[in-house]
Amino acid sequence: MKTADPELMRAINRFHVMDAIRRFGPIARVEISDRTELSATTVSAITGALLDDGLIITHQLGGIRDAARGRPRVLLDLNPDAAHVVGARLAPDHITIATTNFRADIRSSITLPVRVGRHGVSVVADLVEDGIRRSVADAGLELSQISGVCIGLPGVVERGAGICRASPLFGERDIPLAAELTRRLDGVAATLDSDVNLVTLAEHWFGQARGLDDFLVVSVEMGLGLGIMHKGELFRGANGLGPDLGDLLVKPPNGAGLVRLAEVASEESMLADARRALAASEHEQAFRLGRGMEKLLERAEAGDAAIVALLRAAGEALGFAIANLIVLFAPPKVILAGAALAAGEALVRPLRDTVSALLPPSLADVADIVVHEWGDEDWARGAAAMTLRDLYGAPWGTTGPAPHL
Amino acid sequence: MKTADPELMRAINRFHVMDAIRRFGPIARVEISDRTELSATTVSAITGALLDDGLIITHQLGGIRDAARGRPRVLLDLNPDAAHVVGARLAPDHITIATTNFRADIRSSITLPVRVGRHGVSVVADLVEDGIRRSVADAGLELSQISGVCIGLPGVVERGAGICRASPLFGERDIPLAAELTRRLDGVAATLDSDVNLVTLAEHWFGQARGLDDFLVVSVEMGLGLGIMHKGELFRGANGLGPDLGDLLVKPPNGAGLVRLAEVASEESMLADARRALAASEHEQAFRLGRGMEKLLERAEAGDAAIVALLRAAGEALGFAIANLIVLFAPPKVILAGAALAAGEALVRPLRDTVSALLPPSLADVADIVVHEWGDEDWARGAAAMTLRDLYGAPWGTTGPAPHL
DNA sequence: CACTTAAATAAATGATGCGGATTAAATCTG
DNA sequence: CAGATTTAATCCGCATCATTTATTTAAGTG
Repeated sequence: MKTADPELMRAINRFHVMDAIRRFGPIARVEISDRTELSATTVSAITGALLDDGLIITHQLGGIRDAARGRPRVLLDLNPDAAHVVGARLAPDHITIATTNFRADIRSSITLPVRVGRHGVSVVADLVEDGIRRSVADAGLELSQISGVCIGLPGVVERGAGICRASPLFGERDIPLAAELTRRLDGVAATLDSDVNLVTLAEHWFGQARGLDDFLVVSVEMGLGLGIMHKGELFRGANGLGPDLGDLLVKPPNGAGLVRLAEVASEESMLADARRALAASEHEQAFRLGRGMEKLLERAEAGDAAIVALLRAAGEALGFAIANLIVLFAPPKVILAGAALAAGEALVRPLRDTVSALLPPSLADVADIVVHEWGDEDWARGAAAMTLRDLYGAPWGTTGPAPHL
Repeated sequence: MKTADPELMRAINRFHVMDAIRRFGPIARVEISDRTELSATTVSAITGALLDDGLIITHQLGGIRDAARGRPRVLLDLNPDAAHVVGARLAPDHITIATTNFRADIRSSITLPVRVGRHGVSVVADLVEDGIRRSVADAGLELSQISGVCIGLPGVVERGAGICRASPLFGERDIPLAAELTRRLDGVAATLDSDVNLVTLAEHWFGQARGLDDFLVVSVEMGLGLGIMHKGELFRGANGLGPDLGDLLVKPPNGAGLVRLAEVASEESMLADARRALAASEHEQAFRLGRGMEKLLERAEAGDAAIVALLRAAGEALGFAIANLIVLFAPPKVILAGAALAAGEALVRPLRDTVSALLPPSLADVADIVVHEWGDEDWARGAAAMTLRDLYGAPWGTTGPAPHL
């Protein structure tokens, strides 16, 4: 915890006001005052400063003025053009980059179909750099107008240090990707985060967890990720590292031993198993990363027993892991996200069944398990949101820099 | 997050100063200034107020004045007599109650050999009330001089509400024990917490985790508990509920299915298994809760294969759970506590072996697993510490009341 | 034109922390 | 032994910030 001085006090209240404006759309000062429990004077002062700084704009007369007699409220909203940020997401078979404005509205986005794992780090950095420059240009902006860049990728990421400790995308470890990109982008601040953290923040801001301060996100992609929102803050492990759900150990349904969850329930392992199951058949070519999961679903719906069993095994393993996570965190909501969920009920139903079979009665009803499918842009938007969160100036997180406008 | 006002600012800095004094013993103002990064003036003002309030005392001239030329520092320390609190711990076969001063030094303690589970809640409340009154009297104090009481017990406890949601000690659920005791104790504020949270705080304050801001505590007692310290704060689940490690699901070594960890590795289950293994033998009587674990150890050392296997199974199940916890939290230290650890290496070695066998290489060395045996008094001291922590006035936790001196 | 609500503005208050100057209490030095 | 030096702690003045209370301006309704 930081030591308190007037500056911190101002930062905290400023953040509260910004957060209220972000969350409750166009909103009048009085309502900010009500919601934040700050005095009207303080809100007036802070909003005044924010208006001077150009971070917010007045949005005269929302329209519906029912039962209003006195002076009409003037609504405040984030100034979409106050800043622009770029979010990028590295997935196994593509890279998505989006440029957003200050409200996380996407202004331009671009998806590069690249098999990331096939290339070295420097090639990927090249691609990302070019993609960012392109996306920024597409949005009609200069790179110098970009306030920050956030890159999301699967694996274990130490955000504070900007280092990717380990990722299924790269053979290398401890890659200082943030520094590398900051250098390439003429000093525009680049940060790194685990992709699941991005989607967790995105759920909190735009998704199914709006207003929820405690929930879990389990992403089932090439790797398996876990995002933890606790008391409205993203929970990061001891060193700012996120947990890698793929390293969780589960009992495989066939009985013997223990395996890493990633070996049963990741997209990669499911497709590998599927290839094995259908070796030399006509479908082999289709089970590549990418649209492979849809192919799996097709076969499952067609009644292919091997595929159904495979998906059930994955679902049960995930269910086991999620049941244990519910025991540990008692979250009101668990959100499943990721391309692998495209496999649909064949995966999700065994998952749900396993969770409800395993949970003790006392926890049976605490967690609502929902599936949320995200488009590529949404992940990139999450990355942008992560940068915006810093820009809004949350004073308590370990997040560092203030906005440089 | 609360909105910031000068009062919060003062509370934060005051807490920092108090915490520095608590942690670094007799300490001079300059050193507080160094450690907290508060200005000397601020420290002076705050310590002045604390002196006026009688919360701290000057401890003139520590003794060793090496290489000192200028004005000697006057050392400050917590005023042991500034307040007194009572900590109590409910265990399956005894209740321990301790009265401590403001520095968590135990002034009197008492242990009642009671089979708690045999009695109803109201009987237990009677016993606790009487024990507290007795302990307070033994310490030469009046009940009115007690600033707070904290009761620790195994199970799922909702601290904020003062309700025990579920406990292996009681058949009932949702017991509003805190309110009940506050009533009985003439209004002295009683709080409730999970016993493992108490021992976690105690480790942080007095134990093996001094100075560590991230660690886990796994308590192996009648039930299984998990305490999580994250960034210097106790991590509580979504509703302020602590997790119940016993509900974690593990694969039993014999292979089939999944069982709750509590069914393999709790003291209760181990003793039950032992009884079964040695049914009708001369030792049956000894395997009762209480000193039963020592008896187990004896047999294990004597080479009793059934007992050794049983302890190994428990150790492996715990190891599995702990490996997964390390994956999730990456804590630098995991502390094992609890009476069941008296079983010694026969339990702990398989545990360690399992953890190192299961952890992925990247996490192999992050967590140091240590065993810490606690006396009854230490648990009660942890309960007292929990109350003191409130008294010191941590402004951010959901802890409520300020000290009423 | 009176009334109502929203918002800004102003002044007074009180709390805080900070920096620089000052006092306090020792040791060192000649 | 007296003054210089050093370090600790405090005092004084200053700036910041939020709060309260009033007052004013704005923009509507009836």
